Amino acid sequence: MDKHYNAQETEKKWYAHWTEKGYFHSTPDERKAYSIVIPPPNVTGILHMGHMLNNTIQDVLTRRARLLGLNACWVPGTDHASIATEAKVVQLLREKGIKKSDISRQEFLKYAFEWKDKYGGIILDQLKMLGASCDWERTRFTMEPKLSEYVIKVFVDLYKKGLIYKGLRMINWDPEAKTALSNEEVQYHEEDSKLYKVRYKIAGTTDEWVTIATTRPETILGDTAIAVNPNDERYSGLKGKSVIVPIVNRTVPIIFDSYVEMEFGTGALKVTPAHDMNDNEIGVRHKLESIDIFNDNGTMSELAKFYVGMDRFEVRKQIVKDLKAQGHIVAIENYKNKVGRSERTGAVVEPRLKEQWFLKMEKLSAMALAAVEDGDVRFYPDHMINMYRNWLKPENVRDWCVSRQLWWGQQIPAFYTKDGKMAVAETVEEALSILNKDGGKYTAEDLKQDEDVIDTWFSSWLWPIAVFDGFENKEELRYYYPTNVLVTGWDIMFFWVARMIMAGYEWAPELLGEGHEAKPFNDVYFTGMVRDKFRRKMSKSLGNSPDAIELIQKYSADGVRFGMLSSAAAGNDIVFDAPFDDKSKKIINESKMCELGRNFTNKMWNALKLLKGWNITEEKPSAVNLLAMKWIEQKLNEQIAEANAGFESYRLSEVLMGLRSLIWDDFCSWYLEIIKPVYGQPIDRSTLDFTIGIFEKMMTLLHPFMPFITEELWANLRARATGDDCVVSRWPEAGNCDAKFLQAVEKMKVVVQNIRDVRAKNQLPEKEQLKMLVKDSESARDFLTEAGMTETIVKIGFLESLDISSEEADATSFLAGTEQYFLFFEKKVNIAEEIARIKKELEYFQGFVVSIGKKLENEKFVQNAKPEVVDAERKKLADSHEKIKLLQEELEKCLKAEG
RNA sequence: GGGUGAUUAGCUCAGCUGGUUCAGAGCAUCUCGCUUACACCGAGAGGGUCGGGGGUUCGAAUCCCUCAUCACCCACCA
Repeated sequence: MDKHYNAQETEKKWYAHWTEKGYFHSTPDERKAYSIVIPPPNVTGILHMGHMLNNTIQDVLTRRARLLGLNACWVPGTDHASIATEAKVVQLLREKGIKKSDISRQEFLKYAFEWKDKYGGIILDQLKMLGASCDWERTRFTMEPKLSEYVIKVFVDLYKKGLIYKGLRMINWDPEAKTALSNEEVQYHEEDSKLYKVRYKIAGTTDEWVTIATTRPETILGDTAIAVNPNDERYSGLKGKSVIVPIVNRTVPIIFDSYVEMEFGTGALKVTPAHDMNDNEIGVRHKLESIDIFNDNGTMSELAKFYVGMDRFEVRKQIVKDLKAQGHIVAIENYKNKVGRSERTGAVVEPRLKEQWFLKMEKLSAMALAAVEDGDVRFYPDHMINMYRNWLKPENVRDWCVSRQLWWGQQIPAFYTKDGKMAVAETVEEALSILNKDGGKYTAEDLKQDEDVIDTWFSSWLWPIAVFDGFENKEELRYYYPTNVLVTGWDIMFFWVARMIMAGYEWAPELLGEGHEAKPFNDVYFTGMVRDKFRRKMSKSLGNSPDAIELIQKYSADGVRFGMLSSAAAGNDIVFDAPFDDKSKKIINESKMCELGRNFTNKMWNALKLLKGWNITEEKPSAVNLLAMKWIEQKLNEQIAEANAGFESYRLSEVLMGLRSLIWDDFCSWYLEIIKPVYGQPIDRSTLDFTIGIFEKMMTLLHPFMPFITEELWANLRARATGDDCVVSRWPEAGNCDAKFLQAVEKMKVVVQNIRDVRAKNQLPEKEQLKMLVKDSESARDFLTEAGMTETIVKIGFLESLDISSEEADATSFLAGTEQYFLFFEKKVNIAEEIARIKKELEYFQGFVVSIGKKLENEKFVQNAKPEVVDAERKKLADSHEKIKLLQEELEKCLKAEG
């Protein structure tokens, strides 16, 4: 066997094996289902740290479910991500010299699908490298024909229910992608800008002015009023007057609205109803005209009359010059304000009035809120409910703008006639039958379908139903739905989590009938964000995620999984520790997190190597081995119970660290050292077999976290029949453990550690055999009569002998519990140092005795505390007195020796 | 303005229902060791009055209040 574990080859080998065996494929059967649907990554995506964390967690849960004997089904897939993908395809076409505007919708979609077929699967292949045990036969895509069909079906259904409507509303416009965005797709960040104070002449005067403050002087062209607060005495004289808008020379009224804050700026506000959410509301209240001064691409429109065709940011510069020239600029101040940008393109979002399709959210969001409030759907960590509640409060819910002015997506199933009639229907035929209901004679040629597509999230919210083809296959849906858990980042709680809950409650009851759960999942596990060294969230837009594949190649998938999980408590952000180059994504320095995982695989590999190297004898196991076996089995049991409890509450990192400690510390450092035969000697068969059994169980326990190394070791532990693989092994049952026995072993460790410490301090070779005595006492006899105990200490402490002695010995001593031990060797140690050490220890125990004494003298403590706590304190006190006595004796001896 | 979370060893973080398996892990540091599983290692050591201040309690890192600092979310921002 190689000295180092070869992860690269091994991981490839086992993934192929698992796939070939079909272990990840699930079909409904008599077992209980355990299902998870993947949060579908964008087809444009490549694997980043967030995906790795999120999918590793899903894999851990899925693999454990499989080991528990459940019918585990993890459904993978990708999201068509309209804006992101369309932007990418447009860019690629541009590089080929093709403009989107020059080709037809069909041609564009052809290019887009070609692109998707070529690159859309990359991220899924990367998930395989990570070890994801998805049922790849079930891979879905949100824009595949079936899923698109469901989207249309649902759209029409909601329209018929009166929840979808078309309306002229203020929406967020992305001038780069030339599409509407939902509120959630706009991200606000503070940016440096300027606050311009501009004076407008009062109509009918020669030199009377009103000064307003604005950050967007270019929108002056669309002003249709000036507003002041009705309580503002400075402006009370302006009632009924008008002002003249500079540049355009339009006369607009001065209106009074309490929305205006007197303290801000000059207390006077220019009103541009077409280009500001709040101005629009004021405009509605005061019946103001709204003038759309922008084109779709962010240049000035004909209606602006001036600067037509110029870009809005150019206009901003130019208009300030012109205003200055005409004497309208009163002041320009530096100012920080929040600017909304498109999540996908980064373009500054322009609020505009546009005709769009909307979904009424009142009823849906109320259902979604109740589901979580009532504990029907549980959140981990549970405080996430606060964020959720805040979002879904009725006063915070706005209708969802579901139309997008793009081609990549499901086209809105609305059909228009030339004479202005409209029908919403799943097919042209259906549309015609609606339109011709009253004797009309429209034919397919008369109809024109709405140009817009439906928001991507409108397909993702059906995901948990759609991937099981729930709209037509009730059996699958009944078996797998609701899914057990959703694992996702909290950043898409509103985009996606809330909406899936809405969709679940809206359609699952219709599809499954009463008596079946409506919720799409029982639990939601929110992962934290993965942050870089500077605490920035790792994201596509920042481009600050290291190359995931490079990480896997460097540390192995198991190593990376370990690294991610070991520091990821539910909901907590994790800081990725390896610095890497922002541009190349190459890792500059080591990731300690992942290194720890890689080292762990190597440790286990070598443990196996040790077992493999032993010769076997048919002799009976020694007392030492019997004790060790009894102990490791109980430690294993203890850990199984803890792992089970940890999984129950999604404390995955704790489970993993517990297993690591069991394997590395208990199994390798203690157990194997105890049973290890002296060089050249064989091991007895029953101990070896037992050890292999324990190793096997540990591999099953660790398998969900580190699937590859565990499978490899599993295969090498003993000869296997086909199909006897770790991935489909059985999760072990937790047996009993004897607390008193475990404590005795802990004491044994303390004794051994003391022996080692004495050796280290006296520069004694580790294996030089020493004589040791223990002072006779009831507890010493009790401790050492445990079968095999004395022999074990002798063996791993490298002692010549260990005997109970009724007499004080003149030798180096230490305490373990209340027993005093004496080690015999030629002393080189400095007596003064020894005295200092003893004094320090004495001081500690004396202080300890005082504090416990106080506690026990306190009647309230004795009365109120649980009896076992009080007993424990008494025991502590007695032990401490005993220790003090022993230490004092030792001290005296030293002092005497010193002379 | 409303809300959430964090603050524990030099660093990154665990610590669930208050009480010796409660002051922990890993890394880093120091000392010793290339001992025939493993230097991707082993043995040992040092290091924290658990952000400050109050309170509840017999008992608080853990519960309550308050202050401070940091992060984030929502709303507002002319």
